[in-house]
Amino acid sequence: MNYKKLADLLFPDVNSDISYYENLYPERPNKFVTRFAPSPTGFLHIGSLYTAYISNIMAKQNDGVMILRIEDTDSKREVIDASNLIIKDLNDFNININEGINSGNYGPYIQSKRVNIYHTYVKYLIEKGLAYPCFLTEEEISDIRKRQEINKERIGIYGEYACYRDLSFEEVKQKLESNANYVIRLKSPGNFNERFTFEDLIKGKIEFPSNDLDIVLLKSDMIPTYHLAHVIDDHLMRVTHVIRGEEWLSSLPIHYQLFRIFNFKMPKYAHISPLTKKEGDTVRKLSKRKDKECLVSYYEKLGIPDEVIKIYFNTLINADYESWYNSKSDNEFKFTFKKMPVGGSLFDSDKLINISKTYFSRLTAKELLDKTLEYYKKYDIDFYNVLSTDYNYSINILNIERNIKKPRKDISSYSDIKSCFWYFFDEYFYKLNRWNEYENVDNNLLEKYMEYYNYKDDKDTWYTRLKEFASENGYSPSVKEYNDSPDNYKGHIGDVCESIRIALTSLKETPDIYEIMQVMGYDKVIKRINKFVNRK
RNA sequence: GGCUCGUUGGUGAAGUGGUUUAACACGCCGCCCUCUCAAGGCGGUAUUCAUGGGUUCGAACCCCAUACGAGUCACCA
Repeated sequence: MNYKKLADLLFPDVNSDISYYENLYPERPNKFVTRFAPSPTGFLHIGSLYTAYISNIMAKQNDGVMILRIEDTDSKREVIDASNLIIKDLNDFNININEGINSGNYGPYIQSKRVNIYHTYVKYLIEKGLAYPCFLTEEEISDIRKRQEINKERIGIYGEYACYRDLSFEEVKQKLESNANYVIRLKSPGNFNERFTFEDLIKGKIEFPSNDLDIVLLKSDMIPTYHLAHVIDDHLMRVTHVIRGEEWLSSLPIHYQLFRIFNFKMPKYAHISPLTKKEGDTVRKLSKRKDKECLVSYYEKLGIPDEVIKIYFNTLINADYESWYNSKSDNEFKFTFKKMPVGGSLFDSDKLINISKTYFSRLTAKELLDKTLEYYKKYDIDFYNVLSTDYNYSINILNIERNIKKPRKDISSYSDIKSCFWYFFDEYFYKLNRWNEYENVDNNLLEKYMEYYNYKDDKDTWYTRLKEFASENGYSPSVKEYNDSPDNYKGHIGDVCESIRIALTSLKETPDIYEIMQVMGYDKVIKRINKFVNRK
């Protein structure tokens, strides 16, 4: 068989040879080159983002290069403009790309623009007798599959099933002239009974049987499959570290074989275990279809900052990150592949919320307000208007129990700001308040309190005087005392506070009532109590 | 069914042969502080690392088997 003649028959337009590309894309000085290679099929999945984020961390940490490559070889699934959406999501998440689409000397970075490269390499393989056109139809393949299932054989095109391996030049020519559909398959030199070991950066040593499947290299539209594109692109882009999802691990024997056949240097691989979710008793990968929390935009709408998701990711990536984070150490945290989880990582929203609370509690009021305004401008313009009317008032609200050693941790998202502080604003307070839910508040007591209240008292004075006020009106100044002899009192200091709290906020649970009054100011306090006392 | 990986509490996990009567964090429970809530403090939450065998003076850690779970087996990536 004259493979050269066959190669020319199949690829008459390919004139350059592989050494042209080898020289075009020389080896790099960088020791760490990685890439994120999504296919443009819609919004970014949180799992993809997770992988991209890890690649980015490792690239930054090693002074490396991060490439963005768009894998648009599946024309059936492609979504228009999806690559722009991906870039937007990556930007929002602060993942910086050093090379891709608009920059870099190792492009093009869009696979659909690289077909001439793939064809050159496939032509080379055909010349070497390591690839061949295969005329199996879809029906024939599915018949083979059925037969293999019945006979309990391995599934796939190999051995006797690879029936077009050794067609003569004339037979191929004849098929071509009759316009038969075909794909280009690898003529796999592997033997399933031979094994090889491979070292994954995360999972360690793994043993595999060699690949003997004649996998498809070029589909019938002569567009490459992932396997071919991965090997050629990552070689020519001189990628040193392939960081990708674990779902690729099982096709590693194919990639390993392809690298050997082409005589390319193997990159290092890190296979990231998937983010999973528990549903009832079963654990499964987060799925785009079923899980709303799988979309990056879900968290944005909820008001969970990207920063928080990153911190949560960090704790999943290397479990010791959390104690570093909590210790507020100044040293930079060093991520390693070795410490990444080998099994799946369960995505725990309780934990996410907790991290979010800690994150929010560490912000200054100004930082918080600025970010909060940004959020409401987009998702609730009414509240945005209210919140931005008096900037200082809003700052003071957010400052309640914030500038202390152990700040409050009751906010886990921007949306909590509204549900925690709406009552500070008359626009909401007089519309939404729940005064009439509380029947047995002592009106008489509140009326007297309006006279008694002194805005200028500091906190200690205020509390001391409040105790006196309680005593004068038949309330115990101490809860303990009240509990010892409840019959002697109308209630205790707590009840007094509660009455004030209800009048001012219409809620039973709020932050410190003294601070609330300080922020509201004398007029607002008196006006609210007054309105409360005179409610119908 | 084949191939690969995994299995430590309610959850995420640390730990790779003796300092482990299993770290840390989340959750949960109790107590304390306290005007409520949040936070904080203190304590309780695995007599034991899927199960069974083996190696060893000694095993969560090494080996084998079993069970269960996950991933994968396309002209998708």
